[in-house]
Amino acid sequence: MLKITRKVEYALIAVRHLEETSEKLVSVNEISKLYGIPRELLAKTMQKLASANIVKSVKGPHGGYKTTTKSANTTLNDFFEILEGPTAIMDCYFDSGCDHLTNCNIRTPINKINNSIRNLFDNLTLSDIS
Amino acid sequence: MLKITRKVEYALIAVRHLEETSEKLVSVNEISKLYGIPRELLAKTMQKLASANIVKSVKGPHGGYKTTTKSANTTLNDFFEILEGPTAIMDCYFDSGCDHLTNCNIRTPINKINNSIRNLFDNLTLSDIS
DNA sequence: TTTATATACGATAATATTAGTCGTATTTAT
DNA sequence: ATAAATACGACTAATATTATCGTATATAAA
Repeated sequence: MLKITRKVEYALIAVRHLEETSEKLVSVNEISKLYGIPRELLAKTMQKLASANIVKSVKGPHGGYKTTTKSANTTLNDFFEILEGPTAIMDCYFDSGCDHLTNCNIRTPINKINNSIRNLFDNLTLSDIS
Repeated sequence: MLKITRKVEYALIAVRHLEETSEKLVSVNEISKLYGIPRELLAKTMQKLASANIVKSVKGPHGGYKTTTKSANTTLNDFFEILEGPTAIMDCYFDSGCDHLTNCNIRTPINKINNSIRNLFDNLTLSDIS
């Protein structure tokens, strides 16, 4: 429980690699081989980051990805939510229905835990954890 | 991702219920019916909490569980770890091997994120989130 | 203008994790 | 004795995650 997914793991690896290689374009192929990451999965992940302008994509031969001005300043919460949707320790935090029969006696605890985590991730950027 | 499990959810519900009913013994049967929780699963969960003295168990007819002096002061981290094992956003935080081929370039970020979360949960008790 | 290389994206299959069930033993109040 | 409760391990089912596949599109370079 409370695990991050491979998608997020791979995205972190890739963004950090791009930060190290600065302005050079690096292809998914290159990164996947270097770190032993499934290519297609990394590709999709990068596409999501690109559509959120966390990285910049260039198509065609010698294309690939590079960092943008946003990259380092992205908060962990944004980074996670781009890849995995809303940060929530339970689905009911965002979804409508509550499963519990008579009443839910953990709404307050769940909200407090969730707010703490969101607050934590809202105040940490990618550069903070480097 | 970053979800808590049903076990933890059910445990929270149960402990909060016990806190509300104070010193009275409440059976698993009662709680599972009241909140619509699978009985056997809740039973196992309570057994773990009991063996960690978060709650006290009493066998036999009219038996059940009640809170202990530790209950409210338990940190979220202890509570989670009793039920789910070490708090870690990635298995490699505790396990030995690293999957990545040449090198792992996210060890520092993973450690920083993980330490932040553990620090958060170490400083929140069950009573804090009530 | 053809070819090779790269991103873009949706569908599907494989795997792992979580959730739930079942059976049996043990304790204890009545 | 009996019934009600916890204790605990093995097993099955459901769900979520991870990985793969196929196809389209863009573009640099021969």
